[in-house]
Amino acid sequence: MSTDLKQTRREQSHERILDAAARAICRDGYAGLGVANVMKEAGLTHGGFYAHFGSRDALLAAAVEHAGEQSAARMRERLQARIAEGASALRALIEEYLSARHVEALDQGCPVAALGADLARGEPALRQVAERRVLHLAGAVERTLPPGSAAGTGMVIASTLVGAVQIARVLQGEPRTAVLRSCRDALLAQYDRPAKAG
Amino acid sequence: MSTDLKQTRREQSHERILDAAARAICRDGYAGLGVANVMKEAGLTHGGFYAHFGSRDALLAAAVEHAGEQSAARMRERLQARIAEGASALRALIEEYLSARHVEALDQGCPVAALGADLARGEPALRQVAERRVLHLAGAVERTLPPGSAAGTGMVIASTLVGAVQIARVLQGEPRTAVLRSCRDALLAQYDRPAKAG
DNA sequence: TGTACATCAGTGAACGCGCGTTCACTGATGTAC
DNA sequence: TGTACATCAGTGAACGCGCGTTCACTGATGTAC
Repeated sequence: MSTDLKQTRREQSHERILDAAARAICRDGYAGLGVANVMKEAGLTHGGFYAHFGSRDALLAAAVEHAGEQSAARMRERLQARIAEGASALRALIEEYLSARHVEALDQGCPVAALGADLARGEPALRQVAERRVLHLAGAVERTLPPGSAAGTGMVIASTLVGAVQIARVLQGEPRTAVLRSCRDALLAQYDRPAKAG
Repeated sequence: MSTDLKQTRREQSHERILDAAARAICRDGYAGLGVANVMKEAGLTHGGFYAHFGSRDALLAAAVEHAGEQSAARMRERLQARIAEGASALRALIEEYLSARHVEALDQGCPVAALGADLARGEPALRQVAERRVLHLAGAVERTLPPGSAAGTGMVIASTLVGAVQIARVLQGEPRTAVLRSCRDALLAQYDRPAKAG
């Protein structure tokens, strides 16, 4: 039952295309995603693309979705590792999202941070997917908060995380690490108090 | 002396092109800026473009710079108005940056929020301009902080502002205003304490 | 003030490249007997 | 197990459009006398 392990050749190709597109879109943005390049990265030739997706726009939407799911899955794994080492869920999330690894591995990171302002552009179908990813991110943050946190706190932290990663990516060297450190410290001090009195 | 008020026809055209490009780049992102469109918006035909800029890339860099300066100037004016009404500089900045007006007027807003992740992409010359705009934004925030604020606080607040505006632009209706409200309240509560004890 | 000429700014047609999309064809996979 | 055939997935050449860029030309601005 569950998900079929035995994929047809077609299904394998489809997944390779999606994987390549998700990486490309996070690395280069909407504009940097080319059908021919993605197909090449998936080990195929461009002609076969339209047997898998109706158009480049359809691929864009699917790629954002896929990138979001993959990034979320990777993040979950890493959080579990940190939590197993004793960190709170919130601390684990903040430290991992603002890690040098996340900032550097553009193509494997969170698509909300990687696409940023572009998420508010494009076809309605694309914007709808983008909206889902933003809500998903905020929801994931929300779930790490202690009960009784103010409504909207998930969004506030998500905003800081997304903005910080983008700004860090613009900067380099010490300024980059400084931004990440400052944001991490500020968020932890503010939201990760180990049982707030008051 | 000062800046010449009497501009040649050429200088007037140059400025119209820059204005149009700054609006276009904030509205549509790097990818959405087309030479022909910008020239048309400036009331010219596309052929004349290369008498003003060496290439589309050169225009991109100049447009980011110009958008940043214009946005900063507009922001300064509005802050002064709010401050005259009794708000602290920091409160004025936070409320203005997270205002519905700023979120809606994409093409007249802060290019750091409007371009987001794209600021970390492109030619070195373009990235250099982008870096300057990010540092400028953080510096502007920093200057509104009370003396003695922790180092890096300007960057933390800037990150939250940028991320919040981007996320708000992805959302619509109530969720959009909710994000803005939550971020505004959180930042004010944390950083605008009217003379912090302790 | 007026005329002749040089320079400057902008026009619009044309070029070339990249890229999304289409399509006739090929080679591989799987099914029938 | 082996052969014949149908279907499926992918190939690669070709098309067309958009867009950055070039360039010969035109009309406007400004200067000399």
